[in-house]
Amino acid sequence: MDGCGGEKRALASELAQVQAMVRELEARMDQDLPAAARELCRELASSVDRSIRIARACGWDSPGSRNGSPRSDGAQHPGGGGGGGGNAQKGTPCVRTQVRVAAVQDMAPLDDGLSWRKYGQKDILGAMYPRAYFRCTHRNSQGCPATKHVQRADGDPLLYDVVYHGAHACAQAAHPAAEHLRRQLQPEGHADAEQSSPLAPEAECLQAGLEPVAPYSFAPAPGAGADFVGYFPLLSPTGLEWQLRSSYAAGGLGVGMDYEPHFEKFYTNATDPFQWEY
DNA sequence: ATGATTTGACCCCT
DNA sequence: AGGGGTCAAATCAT
Repeated sequence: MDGCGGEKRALASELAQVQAMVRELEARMDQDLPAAARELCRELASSVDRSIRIARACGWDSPGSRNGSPRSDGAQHPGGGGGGGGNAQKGTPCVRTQVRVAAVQDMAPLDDGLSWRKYGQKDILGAMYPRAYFRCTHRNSQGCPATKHVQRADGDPLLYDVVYHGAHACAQAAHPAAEHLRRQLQPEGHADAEQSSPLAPEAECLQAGLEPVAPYSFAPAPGAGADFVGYFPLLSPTGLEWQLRSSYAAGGLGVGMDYEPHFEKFYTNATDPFQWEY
């Protein structure tokens, strides 16, 4: 491809290190060693950071380089595909996020804290797993246009592609997750126009993904204190909030997020619930 | 009884 | 014509 042989080796090395650290992290969580796990998370963050820099040094993250996507066959960009009855999709912004979640029983893998109602599922050509379609529960009652598509990644059942369309216009819009998402959907400098035009044009689709890499952080749980245990809202760089319920205790959580290369993105570092060092 | 999920059919776009 | 997204009736769960 290019003359980045050295970088490739360095990247491979870093990623191998990340993989080893993730395994170690799982072990520490199994052993209920939160302090050790946290320390490992910091190391993970550094390693992921180095990986990103290496990748960028080779220009692998340029928005134009769409090839080489490990899974781009599975979920494609809305607006590009068919979208028959889904004319509502037209002109709606989207944020695409891949969420890696270890198999945690009794926990919806992509519980983002908002309530969704599944309205369809479809086998996607070339994809190993079907794509599920969700719309906001309050679509009928409050006319909320928000939808999301969730698809399990080929070859890695723990990795999900999540594509959000539209911002919540329902009561949930006040929810932090919806709030953050909506902000991401706002074209820069047009925040004021939001009231008259809540939905950004499709051209802004990748907006969130093109913003500078930002670290994850854990937000204080709503009503912090009382129900904090087992509730870990994770604020992603895209502003999406994932509630990781009961996951630490279960020891089965592998939190990770990544983006397709053309989203110019990041990995996360994961689990310091209080502060993120970058 | 009510709300959520499943699933086949339909529509629209490429 | 094929593929993706949505609709809506049937079914399931609470």
